[in-house]
Amino acid sequence: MTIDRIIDNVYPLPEASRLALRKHISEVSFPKGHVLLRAERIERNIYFIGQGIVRAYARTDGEETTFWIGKEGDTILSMKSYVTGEKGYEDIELLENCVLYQLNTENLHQLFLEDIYVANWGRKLAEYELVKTEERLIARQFQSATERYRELLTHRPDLLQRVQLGHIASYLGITRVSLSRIRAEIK
Amino acid sequence: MTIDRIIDNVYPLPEASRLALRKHISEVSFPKGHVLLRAERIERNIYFIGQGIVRAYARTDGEETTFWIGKEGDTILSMKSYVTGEKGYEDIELLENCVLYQLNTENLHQLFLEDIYVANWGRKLAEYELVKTEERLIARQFQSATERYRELLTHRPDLLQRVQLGHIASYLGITRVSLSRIRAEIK
DNA sequence: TCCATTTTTTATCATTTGTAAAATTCCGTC
DNA sequence: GACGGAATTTTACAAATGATAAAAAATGGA
Repeated sequence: MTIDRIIDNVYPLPEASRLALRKHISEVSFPKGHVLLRAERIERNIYFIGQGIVRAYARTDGEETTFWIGKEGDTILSMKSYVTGEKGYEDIELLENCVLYQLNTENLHQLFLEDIYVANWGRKLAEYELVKTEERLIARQFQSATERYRELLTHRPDLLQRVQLGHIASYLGITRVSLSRIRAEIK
Repeated sequence: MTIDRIIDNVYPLPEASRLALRKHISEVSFPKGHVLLRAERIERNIYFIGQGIVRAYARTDGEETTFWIGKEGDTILSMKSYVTGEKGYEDIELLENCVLYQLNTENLHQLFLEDIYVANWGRKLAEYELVKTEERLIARQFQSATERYRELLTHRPDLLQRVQLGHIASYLGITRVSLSRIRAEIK
């Protein structure tokens, strides 16, 4: 997916604003397995996924918990780093070779103060992430593990092709074993 | 909490912008038990809580699930209505007599387009809500019910004084009975 | 204060999910 | 195509949570 399309999907910008934003964006590529962000570091960039698929996970006592999976068109940002400037909780690992668009947050924040269109673009970016995050929180509260898996199966079937089940299970908030059980029952 | 303080906590505004925003805000009061928002309606206002405590809950097959509890200084908004203009999933019920500050979203969106400071204020509003929501999603994924209750006990002890346990249990994602069990064990 | 109602607790049993370990399948490399 | 390591599935058992019902306690109004 092109960077212009990704930008436009958030909030269409007039030409001048789009160019101002693009001036700070560069294309970067990393191989499968690369760890893009580390929880212990304050992250100074956000990324848009042009091609590939990635996961965000947090570590607690040796355990890895995947809590987000993103693909083409999605935005990679350590919410906490981005919003508060503090360390975030997540590592980000690339699950495929990826083409990313990198945007320095310091430059972005400067643009927020100078360009009202970019400021509103930043607002929509946060708002859409917010709705998506809230949807997942609610799904977690309302649906059983089986229902959540069924939902994934219908709404994001490509994930099952592209992401190993261990990560999917973690993302659904259950163990690999539970997921296997669910899959066995459904068949 | 005063409306000026609430506004400032999101993002400090220059005098002119603050006045422009305040022009669209009015104080309203409702009694305990009042249902402020209904899931089936598209909500055209957001509210800031000056005094009181409220809960957001969704209904599924007769069951009510409380998924948010807010108090003085918090913002009441149906994320989905606010962001996408579609119906949200939540009812909002006042758990105490409340003083609220009401802000019409249509006026607010107009200001977003006219005033860069307000646009950035709106950005920060969404960003802070995003971080809070993400924190809850992650807590849900990492912590057991007992740990989540312990956390509530240390970080938001006032909720236990002001909100009945049935709602707290629902908020924690467990049944009333489970919460009772946890409380009995901890003592 | 007393009564009716709501909320919380307790107890029991059923179900779901987790843990651990073994068996199987998958996949890349030689 | 065979080998080795990783991922997945299966199995058995344990722990956590849910459902239901009933008792106890707290609440609120007349």
